[in-house]
Amino acid sequence: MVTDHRKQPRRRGEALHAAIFEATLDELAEVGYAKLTMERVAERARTGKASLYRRWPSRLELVMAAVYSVLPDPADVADTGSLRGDLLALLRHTSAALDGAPGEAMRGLLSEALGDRGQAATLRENSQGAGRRMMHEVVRRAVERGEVEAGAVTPRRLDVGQAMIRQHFLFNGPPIPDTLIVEVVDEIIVPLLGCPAP
Amino acid sequence: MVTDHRKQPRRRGEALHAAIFEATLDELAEVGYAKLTMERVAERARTGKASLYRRWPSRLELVMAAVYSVLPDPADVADTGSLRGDLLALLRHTSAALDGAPGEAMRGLLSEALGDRGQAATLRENSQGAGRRMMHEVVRRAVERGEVEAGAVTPRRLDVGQAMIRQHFLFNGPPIPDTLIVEVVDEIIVPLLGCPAP
Amino acid sequence: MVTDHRKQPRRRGEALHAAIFEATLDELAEVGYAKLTMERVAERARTGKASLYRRWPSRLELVMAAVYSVLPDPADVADTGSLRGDLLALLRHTSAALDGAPGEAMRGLLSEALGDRGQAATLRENSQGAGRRMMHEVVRRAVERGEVEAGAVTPRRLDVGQAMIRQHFLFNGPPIPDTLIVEVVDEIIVPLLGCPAP
Amino acid sequence: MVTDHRKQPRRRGEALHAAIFEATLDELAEVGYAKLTMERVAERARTGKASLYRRWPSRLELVMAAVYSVLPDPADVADTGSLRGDLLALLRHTSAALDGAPGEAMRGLLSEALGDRGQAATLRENSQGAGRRMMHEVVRRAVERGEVEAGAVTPRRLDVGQAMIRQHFLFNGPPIPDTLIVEVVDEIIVPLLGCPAP
DNA sequence: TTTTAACCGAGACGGTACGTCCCGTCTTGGC
DNA sequence: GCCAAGACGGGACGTACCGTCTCGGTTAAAA
Repeated sequence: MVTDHRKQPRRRGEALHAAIFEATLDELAEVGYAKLTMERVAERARTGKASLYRRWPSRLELVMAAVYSVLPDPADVADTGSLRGDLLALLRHTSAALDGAPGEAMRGLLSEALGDRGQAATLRENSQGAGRRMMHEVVRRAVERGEVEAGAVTPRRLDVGQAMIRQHFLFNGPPIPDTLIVEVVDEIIVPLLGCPAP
Repeated sequence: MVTDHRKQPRRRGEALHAAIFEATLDELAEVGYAKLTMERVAERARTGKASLYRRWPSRLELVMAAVYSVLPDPADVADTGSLRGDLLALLRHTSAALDGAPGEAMRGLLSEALGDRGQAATLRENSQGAGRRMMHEVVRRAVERGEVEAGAVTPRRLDVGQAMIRQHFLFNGPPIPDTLIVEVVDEIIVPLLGCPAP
Repeated sequence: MVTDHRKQPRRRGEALHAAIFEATLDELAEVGYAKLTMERVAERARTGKASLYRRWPSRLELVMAAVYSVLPDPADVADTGSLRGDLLALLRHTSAALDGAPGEAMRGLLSEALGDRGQAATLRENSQGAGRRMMHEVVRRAVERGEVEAGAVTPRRLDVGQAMIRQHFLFNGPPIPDTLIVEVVDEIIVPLLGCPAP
Repeated sequence: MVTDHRKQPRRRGEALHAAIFEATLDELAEVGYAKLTMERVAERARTGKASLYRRWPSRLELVMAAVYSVLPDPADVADTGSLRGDLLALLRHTSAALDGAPGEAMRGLLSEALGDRGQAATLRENSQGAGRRMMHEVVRRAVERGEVEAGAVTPRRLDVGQAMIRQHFLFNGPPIPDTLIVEVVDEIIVPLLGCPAP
């Protein structure tokens, strides 16, 4: 319950931090990044703007921090025993991660983050990092299993799946249809890893 | 008396339209989409805000129209005589198109356009349409030439190249390194079109 | 009927003139001078702004002209046979004249007309002229009748009645209560004209 | 960073209030009520429009408040020892009050204030209130002194002087000639108070 | 336990841009 | 030619937020 204005014990540190993140993510979900304002986040978190600026110097960084705090754990990549199964699991994980605050934020942050080299790097890491590492792991296991030849693996090829998913999300919005994921795996990634790179 | 004292006859219709587009694209190049304001565009085009709003109901639509007006003509896709040559030409064309106002706009528009179903469709068409059609044509020719078997062609596979290029642009900004293009062609598209889809 | 937009024979000269005055007076009555705009008058008269500006250089002059055209004829001052009767008739005439477009206009014009010496004079003439002349005539007759001694008449004394009525109208708006008129006549004008000026 | 770089500590409350009134009165004096804009008042007071609207919901109320703050104190009415002397002093006081911001404002406010019953009442009180109270006091003293018989005093008669002065001011602008004041006293008020009301 | 300093909420502040209305001028067709 | 219609360059409106600042009150740690 958020609308109760009677005196409650004043929040500090962790509790306030969490309340602000919650308000930020709620706003993100309701109005999107473009229309998210510090004013409304503060009001929603029942705090003052100063408490936001004391912690994050800009909307961009507040949103990045809030989203980061809620990013699904890359966790151990599900090992389904087959390359195809692992790939489907992985892309579905990516798809799920995008479908919510993180996706909405990524969309909006793209144009603002570029201005700051460091922010851009953080955004990249949050958006692409886990996916890349997971893909690397999945393919490593497939090579170990003998499903894939090491010569077929290149960095670019590891990126193709995520690129297709993210691309679709950015231009079409959520949700990502599962048929897309299946097609990407069956028509693109699996065949690619089946033939040697030049 | 409040009005302007300029000498040149007042601009109307086409001439004004063009001046506004020019101002919009200049602003886009200088400050980016996020910081582009109607106020400054009007000032830069030496007109009033009303003349902007009379034509486009929002910043989003003004920018889309301005960018659309300057999109490089997909035109005839260079026919280099080989699939690989055509693909390189095509992706370099896409890369060049992104490296300027259209790219800067696409980045910023992504988060705002999604709110309006129609705007999103327009953005997709402007951003992906030409690329897809060109890719379709290039591959059609390769099939005719016998370089590629018709069974290897699927809609998803035609999208892979553009997805990789756009992806890199969005997260890393311009310019797109040519090595990326070459790798995408040699490690991904050509091999993919060399093996049948399932 | 004003709302019919179907083709009617185009108005010119007199007819257009009259239509504009009508629109002006209607606007004056509905929204008052402060909120009367050339734009709305033109629309209401189903003409273009240029046709207004071709005839009157400003809102002030349009309104003055429109009001002037409708000012009640000072006419011959009713001769009731007694000073008191004449005075009551005269002030009621003034009161009636104020209660409508002329009054509403006078109110608003006061602050704008001062800027232009000529306009101010016109406003004074339209607002006070007829009243003064009528008062002069009424008192002249009373002197002739022997009701009033010539020595009791001065320009200031002739203005008192109108000043009281106009004053009340300006600060309290219409309508002017008849008791006010009666009191002004009985407590002020008649006694004043009954004692000699110093 | 967008904010101001001024050195002096930001003004608040009283200080800002006063600065805004000063700016308002200066604008009133320079361009008049009709051309006074919130934009220029804010600029002149070196603040933002929001700080004006936070305090007064409209130009009308800002101007009324500013003028009210500077109205000469009705204070104790000068006691010159004679009715005539008191009346001259009083009307000269009124005349002086009109000849500045209060007069300029009154002129412009007349047409706008009528729309709001409350504003109209405030305007009346500010414009006529003090004058009426002072006149009441002056006449009370004259009655005490035996200069005037109580039966000669009526509310209307107490208003005549102010009405004549204000009338002249509204239609002719400042300054009010002293001969007018003298005539009003000698030809109108003094004689009136010398004969009984009916 | 009391003091005290940091932190909190609230919101005023100087400022930018918004999208709208109207200004007074100018241009275009049509009658 | 004059008319209607309305585009044009521009000024001001009243609103929403920006990022900074100031103001009391808590409230947790230091004394």
